[in-house]
Amino acid sequence: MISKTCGYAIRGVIFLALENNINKRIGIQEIAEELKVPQQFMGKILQELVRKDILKSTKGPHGGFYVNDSILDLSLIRIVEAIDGLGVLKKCFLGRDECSSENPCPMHDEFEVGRSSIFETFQSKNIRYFVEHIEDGTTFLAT
Amino acid sequence: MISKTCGYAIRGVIFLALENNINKRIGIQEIAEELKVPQQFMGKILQELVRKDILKSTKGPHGGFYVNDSILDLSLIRIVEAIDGLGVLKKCFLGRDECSSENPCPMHDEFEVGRSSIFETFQSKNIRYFVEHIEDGTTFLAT
DNA sequence: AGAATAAAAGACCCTTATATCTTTATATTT
DNA sequence: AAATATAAAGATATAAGGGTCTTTTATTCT
Repeated sequence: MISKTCGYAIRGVIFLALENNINKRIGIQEIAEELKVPQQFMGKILQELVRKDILKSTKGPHGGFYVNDSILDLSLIRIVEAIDGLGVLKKCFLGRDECSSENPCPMHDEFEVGRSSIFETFQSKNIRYFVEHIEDGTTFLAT
Repeated sequence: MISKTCGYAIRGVIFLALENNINKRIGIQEIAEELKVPQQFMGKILQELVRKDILKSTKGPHGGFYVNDSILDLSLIRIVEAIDGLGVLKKCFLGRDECSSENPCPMHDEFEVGRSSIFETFQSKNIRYFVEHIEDGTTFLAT
């Protein structure tokens, strides 16, 4: 389904949204330690999100990554789009190049239910939704 | 989700089941041409399925791969298990090592619907089901 | 201005997935 | 027995994903 890279990206964005404070920048070291992910690799991923205008960053002392309130309204699908591209959610399970409802593989229709449920979740759920669940203590970002 | 290799494996098994005839062996060249997949690579994959007792093969002139009628009752999940392992269907979308309903990531419950729908399809659908749909002309293995 | 700090950028490396090539073993046909 | 056809097996090649290291650039602090 989505790449590990993209999973890290989503976790990074949610983490920054949790700490959201326009005056606070969070260094890559802290982010990586909290999320238990490789620091340099996470840096690369967050840099890409900055280029895609999903995050902000500043260099120098007290620099780091940050977001503004609008991040809470961001749909998860935007992050998937930025990192993996939307194709990742549409690929044929059997590896056929052309696979669609007009020219379906044997599994196409069967898997359409699950696939579209997953797509719908990426599309309809925003960062706010996940932030609230983490603040509850019912779900977890790290480990 | 499942690997391209596993998709090829499923297509190979369905193809052989379509041509199922205890006296007929089908060479890897024909299989690869019909399915439009790389011949040598498909050979490797089918060899693995022979080792896992899902297919049969014989060498020599008029040799090739074949199946017997029991293949029709085989659940797709057995092929996924043989090639990718079942873990592939259970991996955390966000890349957490430990992710379960007791220790869920923010997306865990949301995606459970789609994930279990897909798992259920792999589990409940057998080769016969797909063979019948292809014989209908409603679904396609090649391209 | 100079030193310190932190992200940005680029080069590089390791692993896995995907794919090909070559050789060997086995079965069939003549 | 020899020739032939075919899968099996092993070595190798290529590409992508995941990850690290080093240098550069921008910012802040003294």
